[in-house]
Amino acid sequence: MANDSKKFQDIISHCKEYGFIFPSSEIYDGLQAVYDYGQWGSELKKNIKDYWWKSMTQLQENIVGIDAAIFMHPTTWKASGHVDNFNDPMIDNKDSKKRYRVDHLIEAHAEQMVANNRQDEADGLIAEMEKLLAKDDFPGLKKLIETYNIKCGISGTSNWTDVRQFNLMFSTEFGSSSSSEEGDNIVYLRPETAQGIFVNFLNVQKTGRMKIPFGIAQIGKAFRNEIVARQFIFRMREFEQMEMQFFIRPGTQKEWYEHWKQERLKWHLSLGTDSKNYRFHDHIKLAHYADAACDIEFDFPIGFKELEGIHSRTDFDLKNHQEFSKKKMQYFDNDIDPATGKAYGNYIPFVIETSIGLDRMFLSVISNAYEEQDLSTPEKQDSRVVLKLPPRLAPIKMAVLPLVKKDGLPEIARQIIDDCKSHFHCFFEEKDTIGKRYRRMDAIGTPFCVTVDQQTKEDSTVTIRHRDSMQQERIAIADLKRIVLEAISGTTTNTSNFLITN
RNA sequence: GCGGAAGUAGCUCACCUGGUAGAGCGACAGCUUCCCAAGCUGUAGGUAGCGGGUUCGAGUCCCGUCUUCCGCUCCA
Repeated sequence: MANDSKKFQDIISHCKEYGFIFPSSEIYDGLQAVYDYGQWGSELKKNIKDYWWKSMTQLQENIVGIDAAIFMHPTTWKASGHVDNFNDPMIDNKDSKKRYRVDHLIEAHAEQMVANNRQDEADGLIAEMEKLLAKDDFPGLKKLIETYNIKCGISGTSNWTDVRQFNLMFSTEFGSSSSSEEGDNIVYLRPETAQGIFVNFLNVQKTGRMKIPFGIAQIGKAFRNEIVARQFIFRMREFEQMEMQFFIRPGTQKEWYEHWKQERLKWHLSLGTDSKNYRFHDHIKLAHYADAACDIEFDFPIGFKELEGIHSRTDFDLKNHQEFSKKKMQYFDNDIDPATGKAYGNYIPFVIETSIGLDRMFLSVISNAYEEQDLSTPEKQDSRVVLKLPPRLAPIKMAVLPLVKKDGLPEIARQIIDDCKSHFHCFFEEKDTIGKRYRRMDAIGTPFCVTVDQQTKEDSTVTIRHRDSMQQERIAIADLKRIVLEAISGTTTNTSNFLITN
């Protein structure tokens, strides 16, 4: 499937044509890397969310959910490291078109000088650079690059653009009146939801009487200014994360990291997707907060890409919040340590994070479900586009179709819907030939089409058509609800009811 | 950010070397139809991305701008 760009384009078109995903503000030519979910897309997205939420909270004895605000105190992002790490000044070489982080460029030059026995000069350069970086003096940095005649490794020229700051965090003004102190009332739109969990760690632990190990789950929007963002909903400026931070005893991070790696993979597989579409990718170069990290990658039409991250975040976040807030972020553990015979006592918990992009999950689900089928026979050319969505995720579970729109058939169909609609999403359609209606339902992934015909009036049976096989069977109306409910609750696929006991 | 290509009805596209916009599918209304799209009739829908220029006249030529796609780059 790798790099099947035609298929990717087809999926994007299909998403738009059938009301799953529209470019944002399309009537104004759109807004780059921002998308809206339409009538069926929002249903599918919500079903994914519900499935995750249920798996991570209801089915886990020691995980609870929260819903933290998008706005957070600005110091949050200093403590988390995002202010420093998301603000790298960059510079482009106009000839090679190569972009460099300014600090990397200068450091590389300094290393070169050291190699040429000019240690003192190199030290001076670095010192000067750090002074300028601390002041955010971009013209000064450019001048420094020119003064030292630093050249691009590829073009060999020093034809540089201005130094520019790439703000990966969105900021906005807080409060209705502008402050006299510049920057005083700037708040960021959170670039990850995790910090909302960390700052509430003690609130939840105390009010929920949570004992370590325990987890806090959250679904919410996050915002990042991407430099290049042209990959449909794979990389968006406004996106939604489903994260869970699992708080554990220091020293146990390795086993819990392994545990959540396996648990999360199981969750993906529980939706019936072939395991060959998934693989783990271990991070060699670790982020500033992690002592182990991997991604679950999915084989998207654009190739294997990151779908979910599992990170062992150590005590980095809680420790920093403790330092910046001057509030204790510790847990008192009464359990007896078998090694010492004494209670574990006070400590800052370590954290294992599972973080999945909801929009990426949506893309993985829909690209896995999308299928163009050639149904031609020697007599007749025929084809269909079908979304083989897991029934539990499908926007509509059951369409009820009167074979003809007369003789009381529509009325019977309405009755069936009235009986079922409080249990799952139903859809009524009497227009066009039955075949067209089936195909329209295939295109949005409806797993069941129920057809009311003349026989229904005689014996209260209907035909039920299975989306994937297109096979039909005749069943009693009285059995309908149960059959559909069984299919969408997926008794055979629910493998994630794993209770954590230790 | 750079290079290339493209923007005409909801979708796919046509209009050749400038002369006041067209098809198929789709949608809607009706008819027909007892089970898998391309039966019948009718209706709606486009100031040709936007702005400017050349011209008697521009979708068609020129410039600008925006957007999208492909490649590179970047990021993770």
